[in-house]
Amino acid sequence: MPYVMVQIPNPSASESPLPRSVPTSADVARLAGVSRATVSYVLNNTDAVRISEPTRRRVREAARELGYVPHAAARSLRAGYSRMVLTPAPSFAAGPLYTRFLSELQWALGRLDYTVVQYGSVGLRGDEAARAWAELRPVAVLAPGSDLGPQGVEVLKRSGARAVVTLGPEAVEGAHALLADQERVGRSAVRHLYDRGRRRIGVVVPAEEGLDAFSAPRLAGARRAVHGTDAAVTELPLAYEERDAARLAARWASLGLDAVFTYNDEYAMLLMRALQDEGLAIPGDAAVIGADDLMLGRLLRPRLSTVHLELPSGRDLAALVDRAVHDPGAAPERHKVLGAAVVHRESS
Amino acid sequence: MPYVMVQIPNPSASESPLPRSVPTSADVARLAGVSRATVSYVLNNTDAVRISEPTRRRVREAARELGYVPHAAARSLRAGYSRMVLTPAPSFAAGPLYTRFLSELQWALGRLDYTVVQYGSVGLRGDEAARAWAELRPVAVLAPGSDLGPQGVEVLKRSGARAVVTLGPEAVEGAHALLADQERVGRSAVRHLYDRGRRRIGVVVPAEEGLDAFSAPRLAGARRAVHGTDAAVTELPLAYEERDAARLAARWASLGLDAVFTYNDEYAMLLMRALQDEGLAIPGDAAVIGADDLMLGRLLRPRLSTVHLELPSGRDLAALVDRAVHDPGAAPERHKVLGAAVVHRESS
DNA sequence: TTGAAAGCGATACCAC
DNA sequence: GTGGTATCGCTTTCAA
Repeated sequence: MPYVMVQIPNPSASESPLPRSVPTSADVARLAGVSRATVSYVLNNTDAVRISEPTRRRVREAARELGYVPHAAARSLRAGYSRMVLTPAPSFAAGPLYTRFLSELQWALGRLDYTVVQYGSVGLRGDEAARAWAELRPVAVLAPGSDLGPQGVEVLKRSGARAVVTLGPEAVEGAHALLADQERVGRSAVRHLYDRGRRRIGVVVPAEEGLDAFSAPRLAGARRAVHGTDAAVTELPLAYEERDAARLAARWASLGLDAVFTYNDEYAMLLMRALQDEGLAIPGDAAVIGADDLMLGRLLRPRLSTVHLELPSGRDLAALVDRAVHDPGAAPERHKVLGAAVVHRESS
Repeated sequence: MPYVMVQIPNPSASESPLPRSVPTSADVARLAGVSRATVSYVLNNTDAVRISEPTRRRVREAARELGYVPHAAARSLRAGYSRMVLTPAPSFAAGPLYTRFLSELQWALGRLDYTVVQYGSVGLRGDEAARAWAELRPVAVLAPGSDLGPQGVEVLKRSGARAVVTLGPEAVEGAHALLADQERVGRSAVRHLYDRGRRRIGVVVPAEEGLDAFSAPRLAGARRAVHGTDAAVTELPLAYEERDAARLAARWASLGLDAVFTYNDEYAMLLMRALQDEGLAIPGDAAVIGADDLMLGRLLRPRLSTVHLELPSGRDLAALVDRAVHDPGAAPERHKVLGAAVVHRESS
C-alpha cells in the first residue's frame, strides 16, 4: 500500500486534523514527473495524442496515490458546456407516480451519459428559481410548467441551456412541452360518475399546500364534465387525516351527494374508510372514484375505480432531451403525455 | 423596454435561431462602461468598497438588459468554496417517509443558505459514486451508508468535503453517522408478536431490488428476537403485486404460521388483503404487523399494528451539517435516529 | 471611486 | 511523445 493515512489524535477539536489541500492535476503532474498536459491526456484517454505506456502508468499511479478527483467546475468552465440535466427536487407532496417517473428518467438519461441533478429550490419562485438554476449552466432543464414562466425559459436559454422541457397543463413559450392535462383527469372521472347515473357529485380538494397545481384543474375539469347537464358538482375541502375525513363523512347525509371524485387514490382510501365507518354503502350510497391508479386501490374493498394516468416513459423523454440538446434550434415539441383512462372497478 | 427579442422564423430547423453567446460579467461591464471589478462589486453588494449610486444603477441595468446570470462554476472555482450539499437521489423504491425527510432537510438547509443537490447516480456503486460526487466539490455530503464505504468518505474529504454524514445501520469510519437501526425494527416487531403469544412467525422479504439494505437487517432482527426461544421465523419472499400475494396466501395454511411481520405497511396491506380474501381471520388466524406507520395502516380493517419510525428532524440534521462544516476537525458525531416504537392496533 | 491584473483547475493548441 | 501556455468566468488585492 503506497500511502497510509495516519489518524492524528486531535485534542484541540477546533483544529482540522489534516488540512492537506485538495490535490490538483498539477500535483499529479509533479508527482509523476510530467507536465499537466500529459496528465490531462492520460486521464481522459485522449486518443489524438499518443503517450508511452510507462508514462501512462506513472500518471495513473500518481493520481491514485494522491486520491486525485478532477474538478467538475474547472472542467466545464474550460469546456464551455456540461452534461448536467437539471430538474427541481419534487416538493414533499410528490406522489409515488412522479417519484417513479423521475427515477426512470434518471436512469434513461444516465444511459445517454447525462447527469441528472435535482435542485432543492425551496421557496424559490418563478424567475428567481430560473436564475438559480441558470447559475449551474445545465445543458437541459426539465421543470413543472408551474415553476417556470416564459421569462424563466428565456433566462435559462440565454445562459446556455440547450433544451428546456416543461411538464404541465399548458405549453410555455419557447420550451418543449409535455402536456399533462389534469383537467381531463377530473373530466373523465366525473363523466364516468355521470354515466353511471350519479347527479350530485362531490369533488375532494386537498387542503394540503402545494397540490393546487393539480387539484384546481382537476376540479375545473369536473365542473366542465357536468356543465349544461342536470348534475351538480360540490367542492369538498379535505385534509389528509382521519379526523377531517370522519367529519366529512358525518356531514355526508346532509350534503345530499351520491358520488365523489376524491382527487386521487390516497384521498379515496381515506374518505372511503370514513364513509364505511359511518355505515354508508359503497357504491350504493356513494360512488367513489380516485385517480393515479395506485396499487392500493386494487386492495380496497370494494375495489376502487380510478383514473389511470400514463406518464411519459423515461426513455422517450430522455430521447426528447437528447434530440433537443443536439438541435436547440428546432421548433418546440408538444407532447400529450397524460393518458387519462377510467378504470372501472367496484366502487362506482 | 430596452431590449426586445425578435423571434426569427427558422425554416432550416438544424440551425440555431439565435446563437447569441452567454453574457458574462465582461459584457455587463462593457455595456455599463465600467470594469469587471466594478460589476462584481455591485452585483455582490460588496460593502468593503463604495460604489456611487449612479454607477450601481448603470451596472444593474446592464445586467438586467443582457439577462446576465453569474456562472456558479467560475465563482466557486475562484472562491475555492461552495455551499452545495450533495445527496444521492433516492432510488425509486424510496417510500414516503424518506421523501418527506429529504424535503424537510432541504428546507432546513435552505434556511442556512445551503443548496441541496440530489445527484442522480444511476448504477454507480461505492467508490465510483463517491468519485462522481467528489467532482462537484460539495461542501457536505449526506448519503446512505450502503452507498459509501470508508474509502468513499476518504475520497470525499480529500476533495474538500468538510462534512460527510452517513445514514444507515452502522457508522462509517471518518464520517458523522445517523444510526438507523433497521435490525431493531424487525426485532421490535417480532418480539411484539412473540409477546402476543405467536410462535411460528413469517417475515416478508420484498422481492424488489434495492430494498435489501433495509429488508436484510429487518429479517436479521426478527431472527434475533426469537433466538433461543421456542419460536421460529420463516422467511417469506414476496413481490409487490396481487398475484404473488394471492399465491402466498393460498399456501398459508400449509406453512403453519400464526403471525407475520410484513417488512412495511404497504406490504402489510397487500398481504392482509390476500389473506382476508383467502378467508383467513386477522389477527385470529394470522397476526400481522407492518412498519413505517403510514397513514394507510390506520385505514385498514382491522387497523394495522406497526412499528413507528422516527427519522431525524430536518432542522436537527441541518444543524449537524452546519456544525460539521464550520468545524471539520471535530470528532465524528454518532446519533441514533430511528426510534422504533411498536404501535399496537388491531391486527396483532 | 474605479481599474488592471493575478489566479482558481482543467484542457487543447502549437512547438519542440 | 511531451511540455509550455492561453483560456474559460469570476473575485479580490493593490494601485491609481
